[in-house]
Amino acid sequence: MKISVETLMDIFKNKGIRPSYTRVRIMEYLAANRSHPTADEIYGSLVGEIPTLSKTTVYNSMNAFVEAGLARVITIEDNEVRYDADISDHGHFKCTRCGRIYDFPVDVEALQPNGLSGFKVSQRDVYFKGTCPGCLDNK
Amino acid sequence: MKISVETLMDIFKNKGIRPSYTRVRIMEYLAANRSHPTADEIYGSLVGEIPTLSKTTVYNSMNAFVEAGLARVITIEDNEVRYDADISDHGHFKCTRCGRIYDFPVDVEALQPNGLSGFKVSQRDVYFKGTCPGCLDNK
DNA sequence: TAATAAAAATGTAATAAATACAATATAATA
DNA sequence: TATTATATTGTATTTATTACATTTTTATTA
Repeated sequence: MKISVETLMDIFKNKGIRPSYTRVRIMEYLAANRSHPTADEIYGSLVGEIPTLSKTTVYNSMNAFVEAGLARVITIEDNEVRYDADISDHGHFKCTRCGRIYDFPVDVEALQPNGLSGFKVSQRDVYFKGTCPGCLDNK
Repeated sequence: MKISVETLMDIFKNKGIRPSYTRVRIMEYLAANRSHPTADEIYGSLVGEIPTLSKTTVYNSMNAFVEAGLARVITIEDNEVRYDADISDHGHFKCTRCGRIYDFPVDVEALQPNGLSGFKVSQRDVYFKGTCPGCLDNK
């Protein structure tokens, strides 16, 4: 999904986020690349085009996006935080062989555990792990 | 659930894990304290009774347990890895107010996403976040 | 358009979790 | 008991993330 810069500026303004050049570029990248990148990967992918980019800015921007509900954090792996611009209801599968993370549709809302009556649930994450079809083929 | 040392020794042997004193104590602690502790918390709770304990040993032991299927890793929060001796099918809820992690029953196996045909799924985690009843009361 | 104020970006330093690794200690085996 | 294999320890290292002061950019006002 390619998102236009104009739309992005409007989205940012609606959320009270200043649409600075850097932020627009980071969000653009995240919306176009659905590989669930880490902050380090975002930095590495953009620093070629934005030579003054700093890693702290990537962290700052991502925190702002997450807080505004424009992106979500994926903590499927214990040593790396990943980001996803797709905030719709879906699960994440990580292939432990190739490391790729796949989205999959899952009705998380349908999970209404009776053990949580009286709890206010505001975020739901479903993480699966295993081996993806490609890695199952070429062992 | 209090587990006897004898049972623990047998479980370890069956899994090919040497039942060293330290490992037994760590596993005992994890089985008795269902607070989903971090490696640091395990260390802090046991170093008083086992003065020679090192944090590296906690990490080593926990890795061995997880690999043997005796414990599971909880990555519900992005800055801390927690451990759970309860490997039965259940979800985890983290209260963002008090930080406590609650278990809740959820039929994770029932989640059979059709988007994952051809994938070999070996691990399923369901993480919810929000506010627990206690924190909802005293705001 | 120029001046000003507010917020963002930058870079360095600090923090903290986890791992690597060599030396020592413990457990299992002969 | 002696030997071998494995576990533990402690220090050093790595790496992700945050803190913070400075500089730059953006938005606002004159």
